[in-house]
Amino acid sequence: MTDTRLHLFKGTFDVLVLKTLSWGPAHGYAISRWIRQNAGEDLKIEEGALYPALRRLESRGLVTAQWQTMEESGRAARVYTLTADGKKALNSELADWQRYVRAFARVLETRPDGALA
Amino acid sequence: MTDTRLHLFKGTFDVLVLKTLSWGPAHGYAISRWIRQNAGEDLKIEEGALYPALRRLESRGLVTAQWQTMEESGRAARVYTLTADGKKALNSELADWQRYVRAFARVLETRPDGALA
DNA sequence: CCGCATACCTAAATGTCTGAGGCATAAGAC
DNA sequence: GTCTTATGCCTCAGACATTTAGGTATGCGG
Repeated sequence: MTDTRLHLFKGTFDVLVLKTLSWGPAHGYAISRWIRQNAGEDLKIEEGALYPALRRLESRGLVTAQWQTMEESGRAARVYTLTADGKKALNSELADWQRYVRAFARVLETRPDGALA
Repeated sequence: MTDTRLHLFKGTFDVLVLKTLSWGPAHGYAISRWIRQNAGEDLKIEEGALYPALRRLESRGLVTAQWQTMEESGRAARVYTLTADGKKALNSELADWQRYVRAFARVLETRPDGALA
């Protein structure tokens, strides 16, 4: 079984993390598990991308983090929560993503009338 | 009037160029003009990204380039043509892009049943 | 002869991701 | 009792596309 999962296009990952956190606070491992479950065979989610991304979002003030002891597992985990700014950023980045996809589709689908050169 | 055009997500540009060349040979300036016309207000296409991209595609054997004198303008221009490999690459990168967008949509739309963490 | 569109190009800085590693704890199998 | 698996965190070098900010030169209209 070869791994055919796609690499992330750079710059697209943060919105996925923000969206995940919009369902409620979560720690890193849970976030990656959730994205993995839904993106499944198609996206390659590396932890080497996740943790820096969380730091990035934290330093931008879009999420806050605090260490907690998980009730079920009794393990320590760093739980991230979306801030008000984070929600705004999520909305705007979501809109940007859709705009991007639509613009892309337009270029991919529009046929030129005559020659290009 | 502020420029609200979106930066390119890294790795997504080549397929746009390949697609443009699938309509027929073109030189760099014509390619950027074509993409700009269709992406319009939404994508920011910089020449600093275009020419390196063309070099990249050329070195991957996906396009070939030759200097020509344009009939209309009488100006010299480097005209790029899609190769057979380029067509294959276009198809596969197109499929990848669509797969990526769908996977993304899945993550963005799927609601979790319970708590994440 | 000035400005604008055409047409090409370069290079440093930027920033995200890949790939590969590491540490530690809990639960369950054997 | 110890081995494996899943959980949970992390770091860092290297790769690499893009941004930003320049540059050259020609043809044409006024």
